[in-house]
Amino acid sequence: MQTMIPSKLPRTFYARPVLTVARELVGKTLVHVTEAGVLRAVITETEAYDGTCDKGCHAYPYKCTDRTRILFGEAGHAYIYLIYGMYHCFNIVTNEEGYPAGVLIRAVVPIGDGLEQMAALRKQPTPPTEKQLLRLMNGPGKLCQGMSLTKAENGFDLCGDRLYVEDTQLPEGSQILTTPRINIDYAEEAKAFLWRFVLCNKTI
DNA sequence: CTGGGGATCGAG
DNA sequence: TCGATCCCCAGG
Repeated sequence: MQTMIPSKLPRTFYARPVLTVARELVGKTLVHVTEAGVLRAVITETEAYDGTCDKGCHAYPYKCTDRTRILFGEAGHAYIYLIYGMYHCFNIVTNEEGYPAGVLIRAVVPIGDGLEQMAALRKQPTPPTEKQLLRLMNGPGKLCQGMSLTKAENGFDLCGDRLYVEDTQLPEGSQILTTPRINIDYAEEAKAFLWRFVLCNKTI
């Protein structure tokens, strides 16, 4: 059997409805090529945000500001913003231009040669144990620390060579759990939307 | 549980 | 211009 090399997700993947993209991103592999090495991690948790109908979204209702402008742009670009003065959140723009929506990547599990660097970025001991690996980037702020994502990467094209997602397969026997989103108490009726997707299997 | 920390954006 | 609010995390 031939060795499969995962391909980079094309723009057509991102240029679809945000719920479809959010669900299908679970199990794919986020890659950040940095000066110090290639950082790689499997996406285990996502949330959809839709500025046309969702009070949880920065761009609701079609609200275009300096910050949210990127959400109105071409699909497949990174939307990264600072939160609580100290952490960043990483999103991927979806849908067609002019339609403000994106997927928040909430959690990943690190893999590959960049493990030590990702642990160091998180100021965790190296090498990490199996259990520490699962906790290393299990939140949006921690994910940005470990994957070295800051406002410097805001607007990056995920169809470029620096930051992209590989089309990897879900692990055998895994399922995707659908739940309400986290920490959006202000979002009124949108709080109940089942727009969070979590990878579930025996080990995660 | 709480404090830290700074950008953001709408109100005034 | 000001200040309430924010898709969070580490430490106690």
